[in-house]
Amino acid sequence: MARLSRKEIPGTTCSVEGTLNLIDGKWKIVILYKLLRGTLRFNEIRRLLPGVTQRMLTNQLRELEADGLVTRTVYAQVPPRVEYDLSDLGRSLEPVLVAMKTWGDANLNLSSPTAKAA
Amino acid sequence: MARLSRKEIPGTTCSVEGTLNLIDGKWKIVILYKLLRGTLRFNEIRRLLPGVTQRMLTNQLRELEADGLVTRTVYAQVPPRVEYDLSDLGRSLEPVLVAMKTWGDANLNLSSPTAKAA
DNA sequence: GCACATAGTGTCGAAAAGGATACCATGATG
DNA sequence: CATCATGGTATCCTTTTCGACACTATGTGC
Repeated sequence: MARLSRKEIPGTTCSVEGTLNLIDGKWKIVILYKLLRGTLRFNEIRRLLPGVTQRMLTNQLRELEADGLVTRTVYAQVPPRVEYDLSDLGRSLEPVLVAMKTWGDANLNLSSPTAKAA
Repeated sequence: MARLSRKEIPGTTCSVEGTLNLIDGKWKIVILYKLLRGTLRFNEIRRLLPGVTQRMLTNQLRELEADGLVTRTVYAQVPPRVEYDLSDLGRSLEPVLVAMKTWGDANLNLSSPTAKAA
């Protein structure tokens, strides 16, 4: 849904919608949520999201980075080492993420037993 | 993104994601947000969302209804009168909506001058 | 000198979401 | 008799999103 950095979202005149646009995307909120606990490397995130493809993960991370929500740090090593972190802006989303988590835990009955842990 | 009532969302093992699935859709959060203030008729909502087509609005409302977030009341009148309201479940989303609104107001610079009012 | 791991990129195609447009029934109003 | 308003449907088409799969560079270990 979103693709236009938050700077200028034409036609979006509502901040609720604007916020949604940034965290919308198949894997974005989950990535953000996982990053609340700290730095993660590319393949660490990948392992946390069963089913994500490399291309999708790259896309989602790139969009999050373009929107200023996560930072990407590349270490000149071989094999490569790339770390992802929440930016200050990304971290400021914590109340939103937590509100969603809380609501979901209270009102959704997800099939998986690890639902609450995720 | 979402289409499968909240009862069973296969592959969704995370409540943050599950919550997003319910409020995702071009107009859903905005509709929910508008409904926080009270009952609205079909065309009232339509006028509040410049650019929405009848088909899209119907779709979004039907999905919100199927997910148990809004109620739809039809009055046997001519011209027809159909009222939409938040269900208890829908109203329980208020903290999420408010968190998103707050974050958006603080961190997004939307072009329109009516941004904050929306 | 071959495989392995990391962190990607590129191409293609299917599926889903969204938009444009036209149409419908009904009763009131002029 | 024609028009308006309400709350929709139906059909078609375009755009966006997502997934599968193949391919890459490089240094290390066997």
